[in-house]
Amino acid sequence: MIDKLEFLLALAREKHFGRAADACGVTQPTLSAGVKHLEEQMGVLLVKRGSRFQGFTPEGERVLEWARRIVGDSRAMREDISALRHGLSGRLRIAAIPTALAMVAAITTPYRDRHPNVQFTIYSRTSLEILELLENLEIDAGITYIGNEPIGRVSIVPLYQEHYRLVTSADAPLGDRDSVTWAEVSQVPLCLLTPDMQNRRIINRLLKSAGGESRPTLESDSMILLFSHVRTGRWASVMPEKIAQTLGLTEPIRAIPIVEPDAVQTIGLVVPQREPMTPTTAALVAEARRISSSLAT
Amino acid sequence: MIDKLEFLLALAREKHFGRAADACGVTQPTLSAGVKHLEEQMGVLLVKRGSRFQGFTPEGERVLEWARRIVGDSRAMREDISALRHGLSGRLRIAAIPTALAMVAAITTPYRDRHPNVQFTIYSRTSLEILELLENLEIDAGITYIGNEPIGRVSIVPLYQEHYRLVTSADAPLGDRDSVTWAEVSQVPLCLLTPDMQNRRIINRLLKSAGGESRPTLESDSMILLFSHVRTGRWASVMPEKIAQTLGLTEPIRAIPIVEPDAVQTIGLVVPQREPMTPTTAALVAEARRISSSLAT
DNA sequence: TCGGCCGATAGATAAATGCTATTAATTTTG
DNA sequence: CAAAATTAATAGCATTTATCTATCGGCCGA
Repeated sequence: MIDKLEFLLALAREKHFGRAADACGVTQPTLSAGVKHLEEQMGVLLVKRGSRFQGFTPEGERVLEWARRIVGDSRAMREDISALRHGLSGRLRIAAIPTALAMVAAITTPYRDRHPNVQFTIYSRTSLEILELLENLEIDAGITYIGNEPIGRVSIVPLYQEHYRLVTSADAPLGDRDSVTWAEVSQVPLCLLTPDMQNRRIINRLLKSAGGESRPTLESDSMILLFSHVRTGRWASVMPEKIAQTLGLTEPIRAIPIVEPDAVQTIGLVVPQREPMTPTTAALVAEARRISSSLAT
Repeated sequence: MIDKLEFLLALAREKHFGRAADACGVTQPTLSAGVKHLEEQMGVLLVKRGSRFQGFTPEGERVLEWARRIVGDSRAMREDISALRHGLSGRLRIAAIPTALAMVAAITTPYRDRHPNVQFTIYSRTSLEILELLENLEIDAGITYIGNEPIGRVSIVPLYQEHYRLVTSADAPLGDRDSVTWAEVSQVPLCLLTPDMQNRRIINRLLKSAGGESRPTLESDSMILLFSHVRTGRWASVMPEKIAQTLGLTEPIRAIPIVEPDAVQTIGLVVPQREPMTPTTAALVAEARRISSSLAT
């Protein structure tokens, strides 16, 4: 029964019977039969059938929600029992927005000191992708913007505030200033994240409300790429304060506070709303709370 | 997998492999094998094995909690989907404390008007039994005292306040009064519920704190029995106001308010904490809220 | 219209589930 | 204290269920 529900989850992810079957480690006919069996049990069609996968029926969507919960709980149960016997172990899958990646080490490092048998997989994703991965039980936790876009059945721990800096060479335009305005920043050619990233959308909004426009000379979905350009001293970018600090800026590169407004975004840890949480996730939340309170001081 | 978890739940209820198997509609070896299979999956012993059932290991208790949730959700899913297609249907199992039994009709009647395809099973149970039945998924809702003894993972809707009356004949001692005190009541021979009922324990406490003692001439676990005695005019009892009203008192029987203190107990609907609830349970909660607000005016 | 992709179907096989009958270990009873 | 009864585990067998390989039929794009 639970296996069949996993089939359905895979199908929702992959939107393709063959790939979903692969993901479950079974053949396509097996997955087909599994879904059909579910449909017989429920007495309703769950999947819109054509010669292609055409999405779920309304009933299918509903079953999908229950499936997420039931499958999630059944995995949580296994982990819970395993933790009772062997202490915390297993793999913690986390996805973070690129601008928060540098902060991840601040959580994982003390976590591993406490629980050395837990392994990590960290993905760099957009904030929307993170919520989708959480929904589909593909990650255990996300680190993303909170308080802006509406989010689903999740628990949230605020981590830190994101303040913005113009990162540029001291001899470049504006490079000698102690602070700059968003209006001034909008006049400078920038390296920015691609527009599918929420960070970019936030910066766009700030530039626009300052009467400017975002015409980035260079876009990328990788903070490392942006940073490496900035370090040459020949490019400028807008980055969160924390990541600029963490990556380490050296002369003649400066990180200049941007004001009017001194925009703030809150970044937080997001985990599935489940009571009780899996032991590894609960420990992650505990770690996040520690960080949060230590940064608040 | 889910079936095996149901085996475990049955075992927790029956504390006996054979009876648990019966309850699941399988033979004892099948249930034994099922539990063993679970233990292999989890890599832990779940049940303390002797030649008798000796309870669960700590890990077993933990699995049991998860099992309650997973099995509950899987049933809720089925009902949810069925309700999408056929409207509300099925059977709603409710247990109520005896003193609240008369109130049940106030919920079931408007409920049936709205959802004629739902059938009811109503049990009369003690407040403790009700909580246990809820835990074990043997009922969908309880009507019991709230706010006194601690209760587990449940949602609560207050229904009404229980005020106490001395129910007695007009020509019996105290029968001519407009109100009596608990101290006075303690001097009268009474018909009361048996001491396993919380109502009786509450009354005992009230009598005791008024310096009296409860020496009931007659005890029963059935309100009907108490009521039929009182109606003869030869017996007295202490009953909640609501039930005395509902059952209908005729001359020369009177229901006299008991004061010092004017003790109050809150009765409420109690359902498993599950998000979303099963459709039939959600409708019951809605009905309870209507009652609650109509009585509050 | 043809080739390729996708999901359903058929048939064979492996795995699981569940039953009856029996055994082993206790506990109860006479 | 021995016989009977109770309880859960085990063995062996039958049935059902799950899964695989191979193949078919529909649909889309070239």
